[in-house]
Amino acid sequence: MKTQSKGIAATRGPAEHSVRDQIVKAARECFAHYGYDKTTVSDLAREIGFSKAYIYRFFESKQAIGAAICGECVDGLFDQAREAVGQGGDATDKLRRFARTVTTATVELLFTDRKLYEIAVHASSENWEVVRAYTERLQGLLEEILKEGRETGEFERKTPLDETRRSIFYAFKPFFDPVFLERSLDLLPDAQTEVTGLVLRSLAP
Amino acid sequence: MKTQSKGIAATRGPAEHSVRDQIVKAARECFAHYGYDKTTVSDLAREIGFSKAYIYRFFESKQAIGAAICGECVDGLFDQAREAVGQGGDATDKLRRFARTVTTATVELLFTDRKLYEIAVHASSENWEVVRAYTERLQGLLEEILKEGRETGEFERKTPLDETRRSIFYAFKPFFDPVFLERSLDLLPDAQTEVTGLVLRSLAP
DNA sequence: AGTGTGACCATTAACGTGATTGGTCATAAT
DNA sequence: ATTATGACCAATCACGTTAATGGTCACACT
Repeated sequence: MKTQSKGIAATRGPAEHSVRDQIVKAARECFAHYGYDKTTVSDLAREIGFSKAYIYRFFESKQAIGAAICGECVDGLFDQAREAVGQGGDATDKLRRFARTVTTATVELLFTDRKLYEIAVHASSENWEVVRAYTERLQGLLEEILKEGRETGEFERKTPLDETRRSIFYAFKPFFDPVFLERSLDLLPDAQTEVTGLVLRSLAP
Repeated sequence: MKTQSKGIAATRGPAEHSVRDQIVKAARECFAHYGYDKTTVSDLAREIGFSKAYIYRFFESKQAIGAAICGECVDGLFDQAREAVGQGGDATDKLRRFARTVTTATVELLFTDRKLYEIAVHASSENWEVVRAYTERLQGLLEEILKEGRETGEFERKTPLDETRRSIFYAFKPFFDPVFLERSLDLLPDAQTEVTGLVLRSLAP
């Protein structure tokens, strides 16, 4: 099952339009090949055979196009996380899978699609909406795991759920956030495992 | 009590020498005023009235001078941390003080001496020896707190001490590491407090 | 209405070049 | 031996200039 993160991105003009799809497709290819910065809007226009001005009928800005592509990436990451969690057993297992999958999927993106990863870094360091939405969805998934663990008695119930969710997410930041992750690579996978252990200990009833 | 972090930094020539002190003093002032990058070695030479070549009798490189200054900064941070911990009551209190002090002291450096903070960022992102030593000393302090907590029965004793120390340090990274901290500013101080809470929960016996 | 563009503008990036920079060394005075 | 330097080099930086870029708009065609 694929996530369709309704892009509240800065688009304009008709939402369903073959030209919009062409733009996105061209952007996906060009960004992945040449990188976000080195790809110009004129490049995209040439690629799809329309004028640059026409592209701006569909996207408010180049960043909006970047956000669309970045959205696809984080959708992929989120889907992997959700799937891994779905295959987990108890809440403890799910939490382990959650943490491990988000990190490994992000690292894999870094190594297989460096150029796309750069967009994610861009987006994260400039706080693009698409990243905010991604982290919110991740936290939603985390909260589900926590709720389940609380119901089954695996996790403690005293700490407010919100606080637990946030603090765990903060603790995982060095392994989830693309900007931080690049700097944490040399610590992987041990550091991630050990922090997961710490988090699970903190959840003990 | 001040820390004298024996600089294994890339110095050369006599360790005790008035000229070395003059260089460091000039560097401290110039770096703080104009920044590390904009300060040239010739500037320092002019400042102390000697030739540039002479400076290289005492320091292997400009970076070594930067490391010396950076070392002073992190010594200051460490001293604050140690002092705060010393004033703490039980291990729980000490851990809270430890986390809070390191962060607030680093943030204060960021705001009061932006230019010096830049050196710290430089040093951290390029993994200078001086930063490695700093984090090791911080972890040493943390380990002492953990040991005390384990002895008094405040903290659990099952998890290997090394792992506990490391995982806690990882969790605090976004609030300790100057590179990360800049990106975590908008989360302060709540995130820090909540992560500390998580860490303490993980330490519950 | 919807589709499509060339001409245009302010801002930014790329470029070449000449000056600086970090760093060394042979040498000199003490 | 210690103190001290000017001359020197390769690599990098600052710089003005030029070209390209993101973005808009009036307009044309269907």
